[in-house]
Amino acid sequence: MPELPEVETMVRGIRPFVEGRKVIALRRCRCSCKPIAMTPSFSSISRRVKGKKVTAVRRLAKRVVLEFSSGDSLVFEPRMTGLMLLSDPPDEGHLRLELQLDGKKTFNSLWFWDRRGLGTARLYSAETLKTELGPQKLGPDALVITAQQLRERFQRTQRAIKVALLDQKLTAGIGNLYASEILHLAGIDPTTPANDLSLQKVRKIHSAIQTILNEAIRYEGSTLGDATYRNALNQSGGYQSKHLVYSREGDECCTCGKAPIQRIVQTQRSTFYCPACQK
DNA sequence: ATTAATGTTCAGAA
DNA sequence: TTTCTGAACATTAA
Repeated sequence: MPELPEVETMVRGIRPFVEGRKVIALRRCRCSCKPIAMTPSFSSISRRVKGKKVTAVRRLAKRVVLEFSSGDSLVFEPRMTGLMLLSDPPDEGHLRLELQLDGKKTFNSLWFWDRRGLGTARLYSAETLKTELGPQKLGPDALVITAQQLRERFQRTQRAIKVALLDQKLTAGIGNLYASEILHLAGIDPTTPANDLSLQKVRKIHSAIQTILNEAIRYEGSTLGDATYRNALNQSGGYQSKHLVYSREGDECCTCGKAPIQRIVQTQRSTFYCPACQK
C-alpha cells in the first residue's frame, strides 16, 4: 500500500539511524514464507554491498533508496505491504531481509518486512539507476511537478483523471487512496477525461496534490483496515482519521453534506467520491 | 465455507 | 500507440 507519504515517512524514520553506517552483512530471514524477490541474486547483491557505507537514504516515487559509497543504490519497492523497520516487526514470520549495520547504536539492523510478499529489492549502479528508473519510467515526483507540466501531461491522454493520476509515468508517487482524496479536495469528478480539464481545474488538482500529500506526510501516513502500513518503529500513521472519502462509501459527504459518498470501480480499482460536490 | 476484495507494478493483449 | 486485464501473494471481510 505505501504511497508517497508512507514511503516518505519510512525514509525519514530510518535515515538518522542508517546514513553513515556500513552494511556488515545481508541476511535472508528465517521466515517460512518465500524470500524477497531480488535482482540481481541475493549473493551478488551481498557481495557488492557488504562493507560499503550508506551515504544517503532517499525516496524515489514510492521506492526507498539506499545509496552506497560505491555508487550503487539498493532500491526497495514495498508494493502492497512492504515495510522498512528498525525494530518491533508486526510478526516474525514475514521478515524477508535483514541488513546488519556496523557500530553499536540504538538499532543494529534494518529490516524489510512484507506480509503479502510482492515487494522487491534491486541493486542498481549509478548508470542503470538512471536508465532503468529514469524519466521514461517515472514522471516528475508529485511534490515537484509544476501545474504547467501537469497540464501538458493531462492533455496527452483521454483516460479518466483518477486513472491518469495513478500513472507513474505521468507523475510519480500518487496511489489509489490519495488519488480519491486529492480529487475530492479539488472538487473534480474522477471520471472526467484528463484532456477535458480546464487550466483552472488542473491548477486546483495541482494544489490539492500538494495539500493532501504534505498533510499526509505531516500525519505520518495512513494505516487502515487491510493496510498494514507502519512506520520504522511499527507505529500506525495518523492520516486515516482525516480521510474525507476513501473507504467511506455511504457516509454523508463531510464537505457538502448533500449526498452519500459513492464507490465506483475504474480499471479494477475502487474510487470514492461525492457526486454532489465533485463535478 | 467459498468468494471477493486489498493501498502496486508489469507483461502481454485488446 | 494507448489503454486495459490478469497475475504475483497473503490475509481478511462478506
